[in-house]
Amino acid sequence: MKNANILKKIKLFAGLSEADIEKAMGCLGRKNQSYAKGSIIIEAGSPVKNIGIVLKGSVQILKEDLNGNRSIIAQVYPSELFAEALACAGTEKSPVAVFAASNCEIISVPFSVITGSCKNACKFHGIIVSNMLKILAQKNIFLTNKIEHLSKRSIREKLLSYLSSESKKHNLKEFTIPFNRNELADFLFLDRSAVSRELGKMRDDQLIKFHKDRFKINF
Amino acid sequence: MKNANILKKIKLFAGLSEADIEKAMGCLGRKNQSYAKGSIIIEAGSPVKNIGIVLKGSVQILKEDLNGNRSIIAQVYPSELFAEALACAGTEKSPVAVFAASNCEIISVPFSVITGSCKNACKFHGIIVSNMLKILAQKNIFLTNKIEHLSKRSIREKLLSYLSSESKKHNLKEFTIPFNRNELADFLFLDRSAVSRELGKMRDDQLIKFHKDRFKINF
DNA sequence: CAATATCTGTTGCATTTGCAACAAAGTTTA
DNA sequence: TAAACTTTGTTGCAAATGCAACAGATATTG
Repeated sequence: MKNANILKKIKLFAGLSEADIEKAMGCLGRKNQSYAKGSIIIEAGSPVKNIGIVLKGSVQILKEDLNGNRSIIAQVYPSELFAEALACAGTEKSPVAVFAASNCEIISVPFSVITGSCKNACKFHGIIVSNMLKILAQKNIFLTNKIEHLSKRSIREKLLSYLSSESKKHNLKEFTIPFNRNELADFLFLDRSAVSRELGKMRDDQLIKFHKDRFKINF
Repeated sequence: MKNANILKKIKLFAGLSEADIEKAMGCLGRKNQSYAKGSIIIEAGSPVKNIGIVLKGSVQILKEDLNGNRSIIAQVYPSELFAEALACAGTEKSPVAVFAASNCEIISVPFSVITGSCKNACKFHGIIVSNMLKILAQKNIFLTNKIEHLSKRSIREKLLSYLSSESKKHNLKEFTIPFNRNELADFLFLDRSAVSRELGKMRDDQLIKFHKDRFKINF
C-alpha cells in the first residue's frame, strides 16, 4: 500500500481530505524516519516529546522490570499511533521502550506542534486536536473496560464480563470475537487450557454455546 | 471551601488565573447544577455529551451487569472531573450510571463547547483543550500501569509490580503508599488476607520490609 | 485511661487455577 | 488426499488463593 493510502487511515487525520492531509503534514513538519529491524526508537527512561505514527513495518512497545525481564506490551502496525499518551502527558522518563520489530518507517510529530497554534492559522490544527482527544478518550474507555473484566475474581466471571461486553457492543446475543482461544486467554491474562475448561463448564451449565470464535450467550 | 478555591484546583483550568477562570466559565456557559443525594446524574444507556465537574459533595460511577448487579467503579470528589472520556469519545450509550453519593453541586460543560472555537476567540480554549489532552493522557498512563500490575499471574508478582512502580515514581527504595491493606487489596482486586499473607512471605524472603503503609524494597 | 473501633496478621480449608502433557478437531500445504 | 501443522479440548496434580473466623496491634473517642 502506498503512503497516501496509509495516511488516509490514520485516525489523527480523520475528517481531512488527501490534499488537506498533505498540507497538514507540512504544518506538522513532516519527518519520515526509517529504522532497521531491532533498532531502538524510544529508549526507556528518556523523555517523550513526539507522537509516533507507523507507516511501514511494525514497532513493539517493551517494558523492562527492575530485574531486566522484558515483556511485550503491544505491537503497533501501519496507520497506528504510539507514544501518544506519553507525549501528551509530557512524560520525562518513559516507562517503556519502543523498538523496531521489523524494518519500518515512521513519522514523528512533536506534540507541541499539535497543540501549538499554527503560523498559518490553519484549520487543520483544530480537527487534529479534536481527533487526538477522541483517540485518547476511546483508548481510555477500552482500558477501563479491560480493567472491568480483570477485576473479576474467577475465570468464569472474567469470561462472562468479556462476553457480555462483546454482546452489548454488537447488540446481539450471538457474535464473533476477534480472538482465538490463545489470544482470548492472553487478553484476560489467563491460562489457555483453564479458559477452555471453564468455557466447557459454562456450556454444560447452559450459560453459553460456542464453536471456535463464534459465541451465543443465554443471559 | 469556597467555590473559587475549588475552581482553582480543577486541572481543566490549570494555568489560568482566578480572573481567567471566571471569564472562561462564561465562555463555557456556566451551568451549576444541584443534585439531591441518591438522584441520577447520568443514566446508563443514555448518550453522554457533557463533561462533569464536582464542586461540592461527591458522585459515584456505577456499573450494572446484565443481571442487575451493581458495582461501584469510582467515587469522584470536589474539583475532579467525571464522564470526560465518554463525552470526548462521543459515547451514544453510557456503559455506566452516575449518581449523587451525597447532596452535591456540579458543573456540566457540553464537550462541543470545549473544542468548538469560541465566539470571543478567547485564548482560554487553547489552554483548556491542552489541559484536557493532558488529563486524558495521564489517566491513560494510570490505567495502563494498573493493567500492567493486573497482568501478573500471582499475588506476589502483582505486589512486586505495584511496589516497583511506586518505588520508581518516588525514585526511592523506601516510600509510603496511599493505601491501607484493604484498599491495596481492592486496588489490585485481591483478597486482603491473602495480600497480608503474601507480604509476610515476601518479608521472610528478604524481598521487602514494611510497617503499615511504609515500604522498603530490596530489589 | 478505658472502651471502642479500625486495621493488620494468622490459619485451616475447600476450591480454583496454572501447568504440563496428551488427544482430538480443524486447517493448510504439497 | 496424505501429511504436517495449528487450534482446541481434556485431565491429573500441585500450588495458589479466596474465604471465614479469630487474634493481636493500633488508633480514636468519650
